[in-house]
Amino acid sequence: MRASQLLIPTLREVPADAEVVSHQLLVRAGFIRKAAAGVYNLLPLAFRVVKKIETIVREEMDRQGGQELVMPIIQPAELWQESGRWDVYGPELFRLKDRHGRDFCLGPTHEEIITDLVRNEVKSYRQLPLLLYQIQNKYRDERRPRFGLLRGREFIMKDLYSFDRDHEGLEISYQKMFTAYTRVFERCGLRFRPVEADSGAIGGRDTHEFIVFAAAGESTVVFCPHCDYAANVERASSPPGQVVTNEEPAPLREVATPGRRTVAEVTSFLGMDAKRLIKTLLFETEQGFVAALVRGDRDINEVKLQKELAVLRCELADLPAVARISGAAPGYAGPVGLPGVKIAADLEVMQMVNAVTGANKDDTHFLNVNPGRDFKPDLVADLRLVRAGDPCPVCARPLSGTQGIEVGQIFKLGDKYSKALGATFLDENGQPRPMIMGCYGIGITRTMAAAVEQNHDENGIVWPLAIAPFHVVVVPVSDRDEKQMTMANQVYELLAGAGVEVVLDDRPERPGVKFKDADLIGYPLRITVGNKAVQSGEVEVRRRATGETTFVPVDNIVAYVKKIIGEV
RNA sequence: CGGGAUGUGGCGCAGCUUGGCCUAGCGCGCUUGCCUUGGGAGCAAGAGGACGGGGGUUCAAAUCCCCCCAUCCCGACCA
Repeated sequence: MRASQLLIPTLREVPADAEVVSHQLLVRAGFIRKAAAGVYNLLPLAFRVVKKIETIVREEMDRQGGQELVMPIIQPAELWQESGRWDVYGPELFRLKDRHGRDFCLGPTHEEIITDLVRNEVKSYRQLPLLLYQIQNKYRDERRPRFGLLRGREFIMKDLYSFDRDHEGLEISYQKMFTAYTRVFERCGLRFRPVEADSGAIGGRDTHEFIVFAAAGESTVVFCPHCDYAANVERASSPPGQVVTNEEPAPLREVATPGRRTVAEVTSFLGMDAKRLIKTLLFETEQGFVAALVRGDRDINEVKLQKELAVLRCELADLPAVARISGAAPGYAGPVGLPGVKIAADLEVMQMVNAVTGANKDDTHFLNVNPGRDFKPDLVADLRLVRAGDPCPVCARPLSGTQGIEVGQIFKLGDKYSKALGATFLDENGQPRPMIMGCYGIGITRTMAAAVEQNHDENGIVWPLAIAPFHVVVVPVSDRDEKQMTMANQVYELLAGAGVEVVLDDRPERPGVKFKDADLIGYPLRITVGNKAVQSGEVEVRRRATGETTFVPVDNIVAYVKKIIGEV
């Protein structure tokens, strides 16, 4: 390919509306252009990267026995109503009507469609297990699309669904996908880690996320440097620490805390540690208000709380509601004598002795509050958000924390959808049984962005070899120098003829421009043909990642390049 | 959804406070020519926008007012 004929619109300046590095660089380097918020054109370079990632994904899915198909993007509402998600999915579902007024949606995921397909076509245990997948656009009307390709409203995703006879079969399918995903991201050249995760809206039980490490990531994970444990903080369990006090419970009493509302204000006013305070947070659920209690220095994990309460909705109550329920200004709510609300306490809270809480009275707190004596929780559970430094739930050593980008997730769905949609098969005894399902997604475009997020420097993108749009760019220093152009052409033809993905930068630009663009675009190898090369017969090969340069005779260039890109 | 900000040629911006020297300016990019060629050169001549959209105020609006749209950021309450 000749650069003079390629659509690679590089920009010298950072686009004003791009915040994160991957977004900025992908726009600047001519890979993507925005069509609307969260909706992008993938230009030729980006499409090449996408195809490479897709190829890796296809190979690994197929290796595990996956069969590729294509399902509709436009999906009828009836299936979603049948699964119950038409109402549950919420505003993220792009909804539309046809000319007859019938409801449809743009598929954010395909459990309904595939379950419908399989229930109609698969009837016998002999046809199971089945692994079906597709790679196509997905649509989610995100409340806030941002970060370029990292959180778009239209994006490319691979989704695979497994159908098994039983949970043992599902376990095998799940492990296959775990292996496949690990191989996919390894082959993409990314630094990542599978972590235990929460199953969120899709439902189901066991699930892992594949997290690419990157500072801009929206996911916070903790992992143990000593054992294999790794989890999304939303999921990570947090065993209570050991009781450190042998204090005797003292009598409950009130203390005036005028104007002190926050944990910091109250504890500093009383001259004590936040660990002695019980923080009371009111949540509103479809089953009424709930007071959630954690130690003053902890945070509530709303995902855990929602799960433990077994509610669909769980939001922090607004301030007027807090005032109404506690009968005091916000900041003075406490579990003691709090009428009419359910109380959910974190495990750690139950170990506290002579704690401080709000007294449900303006400017007043209680001292010497003792859980069990002064109030009785309706629910005691692990409710707190894990932090780096907390003990590993497996080996008890301190956990490390990091940010990352979720590029894949695998779920065990069980019979959630097969039951809702009646996807059953006949077993050996002729008995109908629900298929046991799993679903497994990889964000293709997000993986591309994550790769940039993880692999760049101040000059531009540094593509991992496996997913680079091209392997090599050949840069003649002067397009007016006939000898250089001849030699550059020769090198280009040699490489192209040998199947190397190579671009000849034949644009009539000054060398600086071509070098800058080469760095920005992130070609793994740059071959420079200047006067030195013409005279010595050796061209300069420079590695984008390291800046390391080698002089290679033209006769050897194909072998040399092929060795680097690993195709020999 | 709430809050904030922005919207001026392909990109980045200035002009708006104190309407009229703006039938709009600068840098980059683009076109043509000359010149230059190892890290985004230089000179010259050009093309390209009626200022997000609509409505108002005014003798006069990119500048003031109203509505709408779009984009970006922050937040969604840790009491």
